[in-house]
Amino acid sequence: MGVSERSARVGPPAGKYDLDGEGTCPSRLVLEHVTSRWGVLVLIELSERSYRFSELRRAIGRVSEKMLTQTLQTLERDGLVHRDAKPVIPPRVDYSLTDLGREAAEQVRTLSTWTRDRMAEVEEARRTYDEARA
Amino acid sequence: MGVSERSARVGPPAGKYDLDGEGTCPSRLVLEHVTSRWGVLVLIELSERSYRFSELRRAIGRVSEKMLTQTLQTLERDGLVHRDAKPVIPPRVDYSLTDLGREAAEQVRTLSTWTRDRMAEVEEARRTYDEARA
DNA sequence: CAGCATCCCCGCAGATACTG
DNA sequence: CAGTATCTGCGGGGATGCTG
Repeated sequence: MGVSERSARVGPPAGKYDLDGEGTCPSRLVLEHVTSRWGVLVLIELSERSYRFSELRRAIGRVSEKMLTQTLQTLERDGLVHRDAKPVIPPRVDYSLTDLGREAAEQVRTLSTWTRDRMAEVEEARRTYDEARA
Repeated sequence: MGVSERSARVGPPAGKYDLDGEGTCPSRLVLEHVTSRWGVLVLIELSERSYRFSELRRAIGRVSEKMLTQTLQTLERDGLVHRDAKPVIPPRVDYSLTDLGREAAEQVRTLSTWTRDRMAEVEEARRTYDEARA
């Protein structure tokens, strides 16, 4: 994910899509966030129900704690994920989608579903491609 | 993009994450390809008309020749982009979308449009978020 | 439990040079 | 023109250790 947005590096240098002078159109960053490796999975999981941190971590599987944290923070900052930290001991934090997040999740889900549905064709294309140069 | 699939590692390095051999679902790679920095822009440009290599390069803007080549090769291998190399001198190569590519482009375009349309809300959310911790 | 801080590796992507 | 080949940096992200 282009999570480290504030740490000064980000997205692609765009050409004619670079409306600001910064090298990257801002919406590209959001696209980057929602389509990022863990962003996709987080959005899809949370579109079913809310999760606690570790619970979400287990649900996704093999995501490092660091990356899950970063992903959630980025999505929260973008207003896609709602973070509800209850002041109890031990700490309990629930994550859910905002309305905006639900829209994003749906988009991502559609795209994700499309790729799954077309995998057969893609793999066939790959075989043809690879074979043609062996 | 994790373009260099043939050179043994892909997008999000398959080997790196896919330790158990079943970790990364294959469709994730296609998603990665179409939503990659240059993948998105290539699909959107080509959804309007076909382009020659350098022409496409200029249209997109600050993409290095190397990255454009890699992106086009990956998308071609996935069966999304059609490459038509005419045997003339000087060389002329036309790139266009396949039917599958057109479907992908439409998906990406939708997602891309959504992010642009929601940027105001996202930026508002960011201000709120940032302010709450200053 | 839910994180933050630190270290460190390696692979993406930019720059440069060369070819058919 | 449309690529290929090679070198290099630097930052993403996994691993580990610590805190409230």
